[in-house]
Amino acid sequence: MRERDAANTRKLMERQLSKEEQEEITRRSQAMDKNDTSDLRKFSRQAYLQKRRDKKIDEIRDEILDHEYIFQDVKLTEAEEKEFRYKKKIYDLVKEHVESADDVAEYKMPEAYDMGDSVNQEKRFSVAMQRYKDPEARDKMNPFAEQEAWEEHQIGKSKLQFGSKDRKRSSDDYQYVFEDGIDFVKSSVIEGTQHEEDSDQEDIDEKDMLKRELQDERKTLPIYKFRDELLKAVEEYQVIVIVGETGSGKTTQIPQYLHEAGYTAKGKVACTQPRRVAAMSVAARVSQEMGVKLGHEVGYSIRFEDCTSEKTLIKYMTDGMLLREFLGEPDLASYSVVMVDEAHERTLSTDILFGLVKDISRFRPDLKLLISSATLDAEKFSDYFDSAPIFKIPGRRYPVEVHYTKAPEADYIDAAIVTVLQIHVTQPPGDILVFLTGQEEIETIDEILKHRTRGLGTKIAELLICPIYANLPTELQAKIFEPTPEGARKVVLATNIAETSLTIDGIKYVVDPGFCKIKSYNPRTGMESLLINPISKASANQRAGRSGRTGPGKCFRLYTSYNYMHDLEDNTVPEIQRTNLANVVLTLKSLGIHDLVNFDFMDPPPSEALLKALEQLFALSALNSRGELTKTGRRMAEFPLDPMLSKMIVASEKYKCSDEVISIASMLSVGNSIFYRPKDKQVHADNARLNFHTGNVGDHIALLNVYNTWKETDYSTQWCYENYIQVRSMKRARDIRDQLEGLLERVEIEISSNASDLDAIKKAITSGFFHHSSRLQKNGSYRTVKNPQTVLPRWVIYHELVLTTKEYMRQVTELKPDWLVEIAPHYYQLKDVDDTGTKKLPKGQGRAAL
DNA sequence: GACGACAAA
Repeated sequence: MRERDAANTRKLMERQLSKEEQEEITRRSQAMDKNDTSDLRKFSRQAYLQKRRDKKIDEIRDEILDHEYIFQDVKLTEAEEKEFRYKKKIYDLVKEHVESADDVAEYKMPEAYDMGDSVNQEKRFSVAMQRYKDPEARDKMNPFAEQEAWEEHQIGKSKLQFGSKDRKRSSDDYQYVFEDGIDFVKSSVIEGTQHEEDSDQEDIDEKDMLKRELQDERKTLPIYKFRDELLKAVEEYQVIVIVGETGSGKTTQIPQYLHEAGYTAKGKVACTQPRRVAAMSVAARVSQEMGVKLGHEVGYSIRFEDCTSEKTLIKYMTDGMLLREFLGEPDLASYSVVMVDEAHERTLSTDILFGLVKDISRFRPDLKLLISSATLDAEKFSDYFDSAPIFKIPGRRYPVEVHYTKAPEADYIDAAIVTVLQIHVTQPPGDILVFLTGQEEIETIDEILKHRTRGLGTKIAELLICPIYANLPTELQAKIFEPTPEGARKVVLATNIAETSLTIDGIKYVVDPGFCKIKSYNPRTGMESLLINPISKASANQRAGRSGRTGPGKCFRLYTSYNYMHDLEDNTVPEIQRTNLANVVLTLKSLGIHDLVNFDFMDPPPSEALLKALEQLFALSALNSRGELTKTGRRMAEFPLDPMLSKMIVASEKYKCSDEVISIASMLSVGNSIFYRPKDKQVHADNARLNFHTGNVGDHIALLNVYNTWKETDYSTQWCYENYIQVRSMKRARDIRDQLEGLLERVEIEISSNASDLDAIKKAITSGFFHHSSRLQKNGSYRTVKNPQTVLPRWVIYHELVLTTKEYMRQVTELKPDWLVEIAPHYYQLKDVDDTGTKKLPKGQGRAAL
């Protein structure tokens, strides 16, 4: 019965889709007639968004069916029942909406979600937003119900609780615990700023009340007092640097002030964020404050989701998205104000944006620029923007006591453990946040802490240990947001993810060993490295601040104050100086910026890196010998991928296997988080993984196999679980793949499948990655963890080269050496690949053989 | 024996 329903729904949706597609095809041909590529781009985006919506609906339906199937004989708790009913209701609403939409012949975008009364933007996004805002709802929205069995187990492991719940804390008996306590000296207090009382608010349903309250709340923000002064400054100067500490309200308020002052009459106000979640949640908040629907006057734009319309006046977006918009609108004509928020983070995209907006501000005197940063080095921003005035806004933060160790600690892992236990038995209630460098370290400390607290039994209060890092399955991540039970204490073991990307309430103590992993790039060898480095002062202060969010906090630094003063750099080296610039160069070239060496970077990257990037792009024939963009280069720039991946896709046209190649490109660009290996089931996980390698096909084809098999199972979550594959990563790969598929049309590459000819696929890969070839050496060999081949191939091509604990090639596939000469004759000659001789590899390539 | 921190298009 239900299955038939589902089948009907699907048919319904398919019919609708094909209708839309027809619509779209006629529109596209009209656009073609006009030879208007921007229209073409718009239509392909619209079609893509439409398709994505249908896919999402399918996903919800599948979840419901899965749920019914799996739990048919299981008695559910009330909460689980409720969650299920909730999910079903959403589906019914959406279905009803889609069916009614089906009657409408017209193509409506981008307000497609907002027809009829049954479903509206607000509702739709309130659900999406809940995920990010409300920890309870986050659990309700659990889209991975099937995995719970496994995760239950993992959660049990990660949250084993020791100690006694009702043991009262006292500081008398901490001698029991340590023979090796650490001496800290309180050396400074980071001052808090006046904090006004937040009155607890009753839940009032009436819209007007809510709106009035929100308006009142706006007035309590520190920035409110500076409103008129700020607006005056904006009127007077073209560029302003704003220093606003956390909690000042700058991100939500400034765009609204500008709107109220009439700037939106002349064009949109853009506000860029380094992270997707931030762009979404801030936009949601502002639309609420203004009492408008999200996506109308206030909207956001991030990859895979464009929640804006013609009405949109205030647009929050990721910085990478604004960079992409530059490609279509090089003078940002539709904007009157651009606010670059969180500029102190100095992401790759913000650094490029700096150069671009500075440039256009010269010939667009009407364009206002606001550069907002949370740190003290505003002078630097000001200097860069021709001595722009600096506007300071106080924040709202509680004081944080900073403690340093008296003497340097030899082993920071051990020191961190001792400090956590010391805090646990001597300090008043409040959760602890420990900053560590990576997954492995977190797991180690997790185990040691459990071991040591277990021995203490009921002598101490309960200690909940919660690990968090980006690759941790989503459901386990959610656990850190659960409120700590009465009488217990939570200790969060986190990577740098907790420094900026997520905030955990209730943290009162921060333990900072002073290290993190930093990626850097050596342009000479083309090798990336990911090594543990000391953090910067800015980073240390950011970490300390994490303890003062909800009340006065304490930060324990596991180094001396002398170390802090003399050994730490002021700021972390900006990303642009430690990364492969091929993508940056391609973007700038396609914006028509030719003189890259003299491009006005705030912190110029090493010229060696620029040259290497130019060289690479030339080798990929994206640039000609005069350094101008070629047709291939222009096509490559359309793809949001690194140039070698883009080239691989462009080359797939020739080998008639674009279908397979975009799957591989998507899988490669989600990174290394596809397979997981639970510690207790490593052998099973490895075996499951070997299945995709049958026939010694190489890592690239194995990734393709993974994707295709998942697709054949109708994108089943259950299947992922059985094969030790992370659903989250697969869904991301699917999103990327859909996007790439849309872009293929834009650059006029036909989608063609050639699954039986693996050599054709490998040749396409080689066209992008011939740079990354490597030959087995007589002395020992290259090696790779990822590739489980038993017979070592003499020639391989790899995706990337990384130095961690050793040098690694990642994602390796065997290759016939004569392909190199065939595909990249400008780069390889016959003598280079002559297997019988002892000729060396071309310059630079020798390093690849490890 | 020993695997990758974070983010984005």
